[in-house]
Amino acid sequence: MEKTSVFIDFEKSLGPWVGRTSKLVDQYIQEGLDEHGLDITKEQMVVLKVLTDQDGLNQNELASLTYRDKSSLARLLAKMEKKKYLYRKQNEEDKRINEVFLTPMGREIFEDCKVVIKDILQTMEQDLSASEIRDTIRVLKQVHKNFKAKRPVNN
Amino acid sequence: MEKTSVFIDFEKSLGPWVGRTSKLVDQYIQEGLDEHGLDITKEQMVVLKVLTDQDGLNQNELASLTYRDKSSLARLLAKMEKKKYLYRKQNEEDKRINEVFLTPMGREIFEDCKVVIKDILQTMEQDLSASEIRDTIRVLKQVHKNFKAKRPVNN
DNA sequence: TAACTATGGTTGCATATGCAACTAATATGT
DNA sequence: ACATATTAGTTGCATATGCAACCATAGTTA
Repeated sequence: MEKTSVFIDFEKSLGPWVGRTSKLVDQYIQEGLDEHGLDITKEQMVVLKVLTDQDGLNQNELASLTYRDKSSLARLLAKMEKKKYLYRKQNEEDKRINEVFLTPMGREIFEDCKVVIKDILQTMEQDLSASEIRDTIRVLKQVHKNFKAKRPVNN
Repeated sequence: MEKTSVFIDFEKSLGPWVGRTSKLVDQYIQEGLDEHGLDITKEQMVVLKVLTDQDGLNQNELASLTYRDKSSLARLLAKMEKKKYLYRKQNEEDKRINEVFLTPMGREIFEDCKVVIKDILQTMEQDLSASEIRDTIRVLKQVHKNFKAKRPVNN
């Protein structure tokens, strides 16, 4: 009875490369935000982004749209509310629900963030053709589909 | 004097898609590890992976290879050392340096992890051709190059 | 040799995260 | 209507993370 070692060529797999790239992007984004004196984290910025597209979402919707647990989202919101980037308003008909809205200050800082992000996204896509970018995004979307097909994740 | 809103089409940018995909992969990996009763996190697993390739690295090297701050790595190692997956050995010539080695138990659990990971990587790459995967990895490598070209990050 | 400097690692602090258990409010079923 | 189930959100707990300040050791220079 002998154990056979499982072989995986990580360097030719999508998973590791996607993970590494994501970490790298996150690092540069945070660095950019800090350098521009923006008192915000990359995670908080994503919440502002989603709210910019659709104000008044509830916490579960926001959690789902930002790919995080509802408890994690709740704590993000608490910090952002303290910084006056947004506020929570209890729904009248269903008192369980909090609807989340941007403040003018939230909109303003997100505009500032966009300048930083635009620069980073452009840096990132240097020397890549429009079709390479399109194809890569198409592959990543397929990955999403593959996972969702197998089993939907909790949040 | 009017402010012009910066336009970014996030849905057609690499950054957001890489980030989302990475989060999704991480979630499924952790779920897989838990379901197989493996007492390990995805982050700890990556450390085991790097040590499997090259045992005896020091903490700074490990931090760099796993894309994290040396302080974060130090705390990961502390937890893994407590679980007897690895041990730190002070270098004789230069007492500042800790060399990190896998234990037999560390090697063993990593073998178990590989079964889980292989399955997830395969799920992830379903309905994608070898060339699509190759091309995508090539694009991601180019992204790394673009960032490094602009400015080397701290760690 | 003594005084700086650089390097490897650790610690304090603040943030972010998921899971499980919980509360409050609403919906459902008998 | 009353008991049960479901849903939205919060909280405790454990993990992971980066930055800055720190310590100990080693290297460099005067």
